[in-house]
Amino acid sequence: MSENPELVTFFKALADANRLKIVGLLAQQPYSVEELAALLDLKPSTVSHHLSRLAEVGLVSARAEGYYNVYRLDRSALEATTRGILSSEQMASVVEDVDLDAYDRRVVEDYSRPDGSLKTIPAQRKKLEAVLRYVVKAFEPGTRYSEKQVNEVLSRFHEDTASLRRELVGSKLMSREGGGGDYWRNE
Amino acid sequence: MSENPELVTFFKALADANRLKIVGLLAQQPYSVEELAALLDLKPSTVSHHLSRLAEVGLVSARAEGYYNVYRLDRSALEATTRGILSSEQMASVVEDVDLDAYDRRVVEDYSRPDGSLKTIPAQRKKLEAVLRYVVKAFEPGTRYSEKQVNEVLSRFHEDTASLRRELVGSKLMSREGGGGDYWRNE
DNA sequence: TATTCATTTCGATAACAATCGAATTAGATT
DNA sequence: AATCTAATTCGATTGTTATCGAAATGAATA
Repeated sequence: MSENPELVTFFKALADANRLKIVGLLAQQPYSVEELAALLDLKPSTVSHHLSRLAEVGLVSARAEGYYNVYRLDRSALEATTRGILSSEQMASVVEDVDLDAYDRRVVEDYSRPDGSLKTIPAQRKKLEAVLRYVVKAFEPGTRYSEKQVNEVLSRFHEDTASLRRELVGSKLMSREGGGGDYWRNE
Repeated sequence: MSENPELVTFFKALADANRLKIVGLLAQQPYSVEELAALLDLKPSTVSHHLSRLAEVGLVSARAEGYYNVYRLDRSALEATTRGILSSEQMASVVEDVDLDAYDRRVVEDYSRPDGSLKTIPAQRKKLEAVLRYVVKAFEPGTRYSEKQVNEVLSRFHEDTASLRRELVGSKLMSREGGGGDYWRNE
């Protein structure tokens, strides 16, 4: 429970002055639709609409009583959801359908020519790092490359292979052994 | 702090799927506007708008960093407000400008003729009680009335003074002493 | 100082939501 | 069963808000 879309609905339910007032009134005592309409100076149909939105997320519930439909606040639902907001699971579920590579792809797209080579090497850190994360994929994990082989791969992206190589190592995406030894891709 | 209108603004700030995603993303790490725009597939101007609404309620704050404006989540603001929602002060402040007599007035209005007399005595409890709360105001607190005097006052409202008298006593708005003694208004 | 780049602001548009009145439904009371 | 009464649903209207593109701003680098 407490799914992603439900969370938005929950906040939307409380994101209206009149609905907040209804919650506040029901916190004191149960009320019928007619009474709430009088207290808030709204038409019953409008109040009914508000109540159904609150009921949708379980904040209120109705009980037939004589002619009236008496609504009451469900405190436990309010507590449960407000407590859950801070939880890391909630946060994670909200973000779960966000594509975390979208930024890198956009940057690479901006800096790439149709043939896959780079127009320029980005000057700004954030964009340089995005490009580097893309470039490093050209190396097999677990394989060791000589400096000559590294340059050969990097030349597909940009003629300034020395800069690319230095930045890849500096950003910890690749490592080199000792002074003039082999290179490998990290992770 | 945590005033009534601010509470609505707070909920409105979180009552949008993309703004919730922004909060979720910033819960993991700070991001620039440009990055968020790429991740959410929105234009920077739109993201900027969302961030300003979140900043308005103190949920996020910005820090200039190189070319970028890096936003971060203010966890304490989130915690403080979500904790406060359940408090009775919050609830009370939301309702403070609601006129709690509005329902009674509307019912009395419905049942009254221009001269102040009642068209009928309401059959339904809730409305009868509203009318009784209105009628009882015709009696002075702290004064004792004979049954004859009570009937005289009540006859201004309705010819069935016996019913009105009985209901007033039954609803504890008035009391009578012993068997056939005097009446007085309670509270 | 001029330029570059991200961000913000502004104006317009389109999607959404609150509100109402009218018509319908559901449920008690007679 | 027939009649009341409150609640709900429906359609229309109005006000609000998310989104975008274009223009302005402002900070950082060259």
